[in-house]
Amino acid sequence: MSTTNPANSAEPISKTRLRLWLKLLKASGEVEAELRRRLRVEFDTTLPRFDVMAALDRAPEGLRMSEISERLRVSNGNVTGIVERLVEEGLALRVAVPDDRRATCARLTPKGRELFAVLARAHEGWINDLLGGVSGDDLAALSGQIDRLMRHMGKE
Amino acid sequence: MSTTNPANSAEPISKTRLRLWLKLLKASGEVEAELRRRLRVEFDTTLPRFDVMAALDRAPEGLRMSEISERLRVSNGNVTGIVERLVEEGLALRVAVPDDRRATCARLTPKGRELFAVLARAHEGWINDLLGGVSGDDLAALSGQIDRLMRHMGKE
DNA sequence: GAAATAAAATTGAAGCCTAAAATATTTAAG
DNA sequence: CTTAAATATTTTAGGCTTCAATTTTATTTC
Repeated sequence: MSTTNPANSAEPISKTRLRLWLKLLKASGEVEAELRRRLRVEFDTTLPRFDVMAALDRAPEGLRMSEISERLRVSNGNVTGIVERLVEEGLALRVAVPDDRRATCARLTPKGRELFAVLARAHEGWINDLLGGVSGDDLAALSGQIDRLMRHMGKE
Repeated sequence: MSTTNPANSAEPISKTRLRLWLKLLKASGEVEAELRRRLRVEFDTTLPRFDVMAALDRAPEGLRMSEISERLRVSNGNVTGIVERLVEEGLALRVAVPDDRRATCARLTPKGRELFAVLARAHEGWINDLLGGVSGDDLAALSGQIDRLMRHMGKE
């Protein structure tokens, strides 16, 4: 039965895939937009800043700029700017790397660490709200299907 | 059984929801990034331009700027710039609205319409590649779960 | 009809994002 | 040792995005 096309037997499966993709895109876009909005109005910050802080929070000794951009899958030049603004706000600082004068490490300040703890708690709560009605069974099923999708895409 | 938590019975369901969200975000981000990349290298264009062209293609008589921004759910000022660039490239043009001199309509030029036909065909093919391994059954299941998710979020 | 209000669109400021070029430093080849 | 290649990062140019302010035109109210 894996070749059936329940949505509409007259329609090519490529159209069904396209529609699924548009739906998936819309769903994740809605959640993301809501997160951005709440970060902005409740904490006057942004999702990219939050993401960088999350990465730094997991590495108490700090991360090189290129490690941040790898983990977040954004460009190097992008990270430069975001860290710059975090530093201006007193949430992060740059540390020289002893053995390699080309590199710089970014790490959270105590203030940054405190703020991130608050943000992370709020963030988890928001997600829980937004996905709130989804049961454990549905979560598992959805998760498994996304895994399969990613495997088919050759990503992990 | 809709209250079980198959991922890890010791973990609060909010963590499971958070992980699902991060996974969903990653999946849609990967697909989107790949689409952007292909639009850029194969057609020297961008996803926002594609999205605006798609909206205009469905409205042969053209759309007001604010109609575009509503349909695409982006800001008014954003649309101004994207349409501006489409006009510069000869893909769209601005038309005055007879009864309301505040408004302007944007519509595709014949060149824009031709290009969009090519882009749309390529786009559908890319999605079909990227989601290629997903069977019809899985598509339907995933689609239904996203519907439920959206309903719980109060969006449609 | 004049003044206030509302609506359509643009502009401006700020941030995010990328690819490509430039800088600085390190490592490898000879 | 000197030069060439590689690496880490920043800078630059251009586009996307939002919100808030502004401009222009319509509508409402008196």
